[in-house]
Amino acid sequence: MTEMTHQDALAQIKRGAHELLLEDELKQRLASGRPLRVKAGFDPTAPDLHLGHTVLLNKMRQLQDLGHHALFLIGDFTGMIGDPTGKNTTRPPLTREQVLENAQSYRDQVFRVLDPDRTEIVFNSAWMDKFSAVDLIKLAATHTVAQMLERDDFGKRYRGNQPIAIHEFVYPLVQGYDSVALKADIELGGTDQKFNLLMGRELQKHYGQPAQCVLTMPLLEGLDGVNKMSKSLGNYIGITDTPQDIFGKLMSVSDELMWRYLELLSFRSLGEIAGWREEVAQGRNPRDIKVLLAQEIVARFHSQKAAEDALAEFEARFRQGVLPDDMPEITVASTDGQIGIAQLLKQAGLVASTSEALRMINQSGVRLDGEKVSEKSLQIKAGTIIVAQVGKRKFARITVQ
RNA sequence: GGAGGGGUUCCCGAGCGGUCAAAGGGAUCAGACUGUAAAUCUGACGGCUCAGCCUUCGAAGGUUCGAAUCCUUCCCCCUCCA
Repeated sequence: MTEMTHQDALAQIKRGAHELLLEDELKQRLASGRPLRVKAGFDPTAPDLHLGHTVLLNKMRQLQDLGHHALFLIGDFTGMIGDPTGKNTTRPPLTREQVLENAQSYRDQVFRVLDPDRTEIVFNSAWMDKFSAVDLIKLAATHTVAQMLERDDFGKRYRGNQPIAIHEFVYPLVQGYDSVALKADIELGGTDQKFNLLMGRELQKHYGQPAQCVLTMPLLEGLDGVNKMSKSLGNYIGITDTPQDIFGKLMSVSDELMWRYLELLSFRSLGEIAGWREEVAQGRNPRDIKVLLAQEIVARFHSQKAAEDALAEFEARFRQGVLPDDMPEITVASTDGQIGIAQLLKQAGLVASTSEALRMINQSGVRLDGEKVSEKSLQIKAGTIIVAQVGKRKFARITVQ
């Protein structure tokens, strides 16, 4: 490769990234011409990938396309230690079977983005299970509590009188050691991972290896536009979501967040996106841009046709108020030849409880065959087939038996 | 080991013997307005056979006509001292 192409590669790698440490070191490694070992770690518990994960995966894919080797690390050992980031310190350990099952689920999903031929899936239990107590203590001895407290969330919790369990300190150490075991050239992670990624550098030096480069990617905000996208917060778009869901969720994103999504998720050139920004400033409806984004993402995870269909259905449903074509078909059982409206909605899964059903009726959020329901004691006869709707988004075609 | 402060509904956080299913904020949901956007406004926000009833305030007992509020024991967290 010529010097010029290394420059191009570097520019591509840096696109959208939050921070690259140390750039000069990466240049040198790129100049060596050999495929770099690109590490990224994933939790073994959450195999449902969402668009937030794809920010990182897209970057990995990009590196693969530049000829590098991806090490997709599943932190099954670290996963068994527990959650390092706070809330659920008492997460039940996963069994070997569950871990393997999740790993399979990762494979199924991750290769929608990554190139299988340049990906190696590894588990950190492979080397950590062989670690003795002495090894672990030696590892722990490489750092001090003060150094640990430099990590932002540890520091915050410490100052805020929040508990920090000892084993949580082990987590970054093990994650860092993974880089030693894998001889990683570069590790990718979210900006929140910076501390752990740098730990990898420190430990590699300690174990006599060249220190890996660190590339942090911005965290993608979830649908609420505030918190990072995560399954537990319910503000995510899963890459296995239906085309309709992906499309609808993207359309519901705020205008401001839309630009962020374009920046981090779209493969369109930065110039093109800047052009759209200009057009919107001149009065173009941001909705149109959002449609383009939604179509691109649906097409990426499903197909071009799915993207077109999703748009068509979206327009029919929300512009013209047409009921969706495909909605869950549900059968509920009646008693004495009829069923109360609240029970009906509950059994159909449209509401969580009968209390909620009654609330929704009070708030005129319930429709049967398009007719608003205002009578809480309404009874539906057995044999009826009816389309029930709660709010704008929940539908079911219900057969009363 | 010693001293002190805490554990309240999804989250934060009031309450400190009855009027408490529990203030206020956030999140969420519904309605209005829209571009199913955001913002804003209105309302809801434990469950049920729903104008009533049942279960909640770390856990288990107890005092009382009555407890989230008082007592006992236990579990957990934080701070300071050692």
